[in-house]
Amino acid sequence: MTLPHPNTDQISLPIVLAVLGDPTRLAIVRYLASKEGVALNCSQFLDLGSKTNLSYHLAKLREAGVTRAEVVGTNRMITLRRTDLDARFPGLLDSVIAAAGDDPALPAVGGHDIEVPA
Amino acid sequence: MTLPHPNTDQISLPIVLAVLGDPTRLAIVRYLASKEGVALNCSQFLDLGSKTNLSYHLAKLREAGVTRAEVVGTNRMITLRRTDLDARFPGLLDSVIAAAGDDPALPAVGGHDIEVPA
DNA sequence: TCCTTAGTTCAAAAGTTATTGAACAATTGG
DNA sequence: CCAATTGTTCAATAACTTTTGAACTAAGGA
Repeated sequence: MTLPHPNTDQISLPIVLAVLGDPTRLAIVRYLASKEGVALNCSQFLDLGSKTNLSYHLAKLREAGVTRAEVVGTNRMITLRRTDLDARFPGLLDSVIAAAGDDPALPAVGGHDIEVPA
Repeated sequence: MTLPHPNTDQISLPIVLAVLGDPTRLAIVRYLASKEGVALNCSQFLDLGSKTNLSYHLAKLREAGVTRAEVVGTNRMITLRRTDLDARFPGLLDSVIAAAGDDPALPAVGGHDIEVPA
């Protein structure tokens, strides 16, 4: 059970830009970048929308070649395709993430870190 | 008669990405980047669409803060806001233009350079 | 096996964006 | 002044995107 992903050379610049132009998806990418190397399941993003809506946005990111989704049991483990994106569009992802980094107007994942009791 | 433009600090990342995610507008930006320093009027882009449609796309680019339009007689002279974009989102424009540079699938302006007669 | 968890799919509704042609405005040159 | 040039605005339409809830699938644990 593997999900469809474009090859690196099939990743299209306008599609990637359009996909990153949505605030919800930009927030997902930002969060993935901040947890680089860690595979996250969809539930990590429930701050950003309903389960159904996230399924939609995560599919867009995957189909554009921005993320990879690996099926592990009932989970889809999501990672950024950083190596592929850097190969295809050098510097693009870094500049987008850096640009998003200091913008307080953007939505963000967070607010449900595990609380350490007192 | 000046047209409305956002200030540099009002330029929004998701809006810029969404605006650059349209192939017609990406082609306009590419062409402006290739003629940096030269102000072009709208007619230069008629390869890419009808007059009305270009008016629409050029307004989107201007309102997003990607281009500047200066009224000169009956012309709107269009330039890339490179300095402002570089200040706001360092490296972004360069990586987008570089990424677009080698993609033959993208539309491009061209085909009506002034021919030098033999 | 049955229940829960994780996520998808589907169809509908709502909202947004792109494209078109006709009409309009403003400037310039004759 | 008149005509041509440059580009905008408007209304309509077409096309696409986002969001929603209900129904569904598939795996895992009790």
